[in-house]
Amino acid sequence: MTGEQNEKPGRKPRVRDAEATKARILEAAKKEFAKKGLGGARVDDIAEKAKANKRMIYHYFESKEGLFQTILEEAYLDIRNAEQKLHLEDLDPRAALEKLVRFTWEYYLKNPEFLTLVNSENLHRAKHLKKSEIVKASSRKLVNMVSSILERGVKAGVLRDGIDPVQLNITIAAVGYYYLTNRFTGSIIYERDLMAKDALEQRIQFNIDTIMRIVAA
Amino acid sequence: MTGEQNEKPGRKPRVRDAEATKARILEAAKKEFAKKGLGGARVDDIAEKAKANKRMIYHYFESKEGLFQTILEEAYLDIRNAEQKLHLEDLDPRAALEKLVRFTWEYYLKNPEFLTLVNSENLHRAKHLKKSEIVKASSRKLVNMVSSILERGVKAGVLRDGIDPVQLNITIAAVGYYYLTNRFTGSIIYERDLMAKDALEQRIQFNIDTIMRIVAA
DNA sequence: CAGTTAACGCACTAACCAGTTACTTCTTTT
DNA sequence: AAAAGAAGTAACTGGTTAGTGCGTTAACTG
Repeated sequence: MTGEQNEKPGRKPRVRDAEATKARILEAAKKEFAKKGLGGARVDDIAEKAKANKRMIYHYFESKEGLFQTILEEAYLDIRNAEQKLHLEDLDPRAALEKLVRFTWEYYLKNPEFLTLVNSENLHRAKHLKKSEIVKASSRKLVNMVSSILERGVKAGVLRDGIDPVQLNITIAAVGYYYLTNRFTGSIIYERDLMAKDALEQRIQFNIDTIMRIVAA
Repeated sequence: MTGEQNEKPGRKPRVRDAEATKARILEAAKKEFAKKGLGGARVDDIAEKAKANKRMIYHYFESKEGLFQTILEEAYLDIRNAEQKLHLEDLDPRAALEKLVRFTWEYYLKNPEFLTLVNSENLHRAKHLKKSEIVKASSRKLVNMVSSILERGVKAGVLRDGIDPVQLNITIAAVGYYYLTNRFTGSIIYERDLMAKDALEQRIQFNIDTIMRIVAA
């Protein structure tokens, strides 16, 4: 009566764990949406891979689209958060930009789901992302960061003036994103394995060089 | 046999016209696949919009995937063919590259289906494109063209040496492709209408500038 | 013009799929 | 210890979807 049901105090052998189940669903759904897209993913498959009952998905996320929206928002917040952790404001302007180019490339490389999720969201004309104010806010921070790097660089005379930070941001993403999201068709079109170790190294060098040439004073 | 069956020579009032039906199916399917992706497109919808019977799709293209493969191949051949018609070999190296950057941008802008079809194909790990030898051959021509432009430019002293034509090609595509395929999420993230007339003009200028800086001697 | 071929269409099916109903089991609260 | 509520499950539903069987009709051939 006083607690002798549980012989090992301090341990919680909970069979039921809402947070853990939720996390398993999110993880499984991210992989599934990334692999098949929003339309191609199957709720039953997600439930199975999450080792959760399908009913739980509807319990926690209301609908398939609700689940997708949650995952998409988390994905954006994750990359924006990782960018903030680079502390680019502490580096000199040129080094800061190089670090951002390298980070963006490596993030896409390590998190290819991000690319597919964004593609899927654009196929749906960004209807889910539209609703997210927090993603907008965290993106604004990134643009401001690049903006201030450019300003510092111009003042120090190491970067040229008149560059639109949004265009630069888009281009930094573009040169990595395109290469990686189209790695399958690209490997056929260009008749070389774009994902081979030396091909990847060659590409990141080319991208850093490209961005540096854009901003050079 | 003498031609008197048809009172109006040069006109074919055929009720049954295999070629026309096939063409209508292809056109409708391209739009549908572009809008919904391979997984999201519905064969019934394609048939309806093509004003053809669903049975005809299976008669001409065997399966939904067979239809997709035909459309994808046609799409690639169309852009590769249009590129050849630019006759870049007749222009001086710098003008040739600028023309290619501008063409690529405008092609994507006028044929947004191309972007979505390629995205969809990459979601399926290029399994359909793999089978197409003719697409490989026509892509090779493009790389060779850029390669020879670079060579001419180096000889003339107007372009720098040591640029990998494949990396350049990829980058020319990337700076336009990324901007346009992600126009929906991009317009939210960057809090501006990326498809506004002046935004588009600003972007193509930025892209030309970017490519010119990459190749500058 | 009879016979053959190819274009076309109706109506069906077997599988699939997002979402739900109705229920059981576990945990916490009082 | 009993009530309350949350976590979890299985089986089902109504609608959808890729793909087909089979019959019909138009166009071409000899």
